[in-house]
Amino acid sequence: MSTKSKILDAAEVLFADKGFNGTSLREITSQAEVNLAAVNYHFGSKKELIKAVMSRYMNELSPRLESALNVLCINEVQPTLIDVFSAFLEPLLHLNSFKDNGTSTFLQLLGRGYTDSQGFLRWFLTTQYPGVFTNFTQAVQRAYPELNAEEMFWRLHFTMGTIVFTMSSSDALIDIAQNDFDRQVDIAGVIKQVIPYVAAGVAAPIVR
Amino acid sequence: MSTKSKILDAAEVLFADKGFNGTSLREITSQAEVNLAAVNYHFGSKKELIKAVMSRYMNELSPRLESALNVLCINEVQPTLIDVFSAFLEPLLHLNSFKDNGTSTFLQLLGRGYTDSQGFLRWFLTTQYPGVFTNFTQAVQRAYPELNAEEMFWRLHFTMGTIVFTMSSSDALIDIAQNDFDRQVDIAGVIKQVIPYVAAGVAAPIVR
DNA sequence: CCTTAATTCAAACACCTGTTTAAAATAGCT
DNA sequence: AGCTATTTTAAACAGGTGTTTGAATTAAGG
Repeated sequence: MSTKSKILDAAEVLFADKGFNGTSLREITSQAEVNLAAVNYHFGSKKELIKAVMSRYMNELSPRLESALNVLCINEVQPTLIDVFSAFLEPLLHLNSFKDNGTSTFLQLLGRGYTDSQGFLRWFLTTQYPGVFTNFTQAVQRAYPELNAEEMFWRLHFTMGTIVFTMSSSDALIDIAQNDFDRQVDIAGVIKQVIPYVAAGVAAPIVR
Repeated sequence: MSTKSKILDAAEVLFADKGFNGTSLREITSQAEVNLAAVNYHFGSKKELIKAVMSRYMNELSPRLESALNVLCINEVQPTLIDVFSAFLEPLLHLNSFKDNGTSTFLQLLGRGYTDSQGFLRWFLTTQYPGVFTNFTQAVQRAYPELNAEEMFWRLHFTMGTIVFTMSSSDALIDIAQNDFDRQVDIAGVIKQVIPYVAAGVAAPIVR
């Protein structure tokens, strides 16, 4: 296994767990069992390492996501919001076969990226993977045409918040749920719970 | 104005803006125009300072919030979810008269606290201010009795995520919205938009 | 006014941060 | 084999971190 991969593997779980600011290069390199200088040699800087970690997931996710949303728009002239959000399920869960706990890790990273480092990751994602966003808003537009651009803007950000935030603390929440309700829960179960919630939220009656 | 207050005032806006990990004591003390050692003299440690910043807001918010939810449960035998979430509006907006941009700052701090520092703030809030949580779940229970404990658990955390996450990046989002839609938006406007969203989310049909 | 307590201050503490360097080791290629 | 380019390594770098210290200053009370 290459040094580059070892670093990425160690970095992604530490970043997901403790945030980008909260994780030092020394933690990463000792976890990965490589030399400290290897990060700067292979990636140039910590910031570039963060981008590389996110890119590895986005490159796996974004084509599947775009195509799932495309299929939806072709097959259904007016998909329901449940359809739209359900289209995320397969691509997201596929990350689990790409990597152990991949779905959970990726969503945690996404959550970190939105709050850590003053939103530079939001900039990175929207500029590097604009297709995902336009496809998504198009699908929602089709499902709920009465929503104007501004209302959609807010509701999509509320949705983003729900997903990302829940998932960024999903490990802790799953622990609590398993103790309190004595029931096996996994990330797929949580996603299936959240779909009706966000679908109903986006579909809420318009207040003007 | 006391040194203690000057520190708290400077700390809260820096914490809200850059996170707890992302803000150094030297930034705080130079912004507050006090000596570096004053933080450890007056608060003991950085961690205690964080608690003090949060406590100042929680002590202002929590009695108003508890009473608003109590009033709701007394007056209405079965409040709507809109009623329940609307009960948050006045107490939250009151923070604006307690402090400039108080509402926004507090919600940003809440968002930081949930993701920074591995959830120690969640522990702090749930153990120090349990009344808010029990009152809230009681009100939701009344409004939507069909929801069982586990479903409620998840939907309340989704709601928490929506609110906290949106608000923690509300400044950036408000900026975008003002540019894109050429419309004046403030924190109260965002809260009014988010209420129907979360109410509909919690009220979503149950999937079993 | 003098003494005692509370506060402020500059300086240093020990440690951690991301990054760079130059030598050593390894790999690939003819 | 020998030469070259790539990679790994230990060490140092310059600067930032939270915290502590002990002397200087200010405030309070008799």
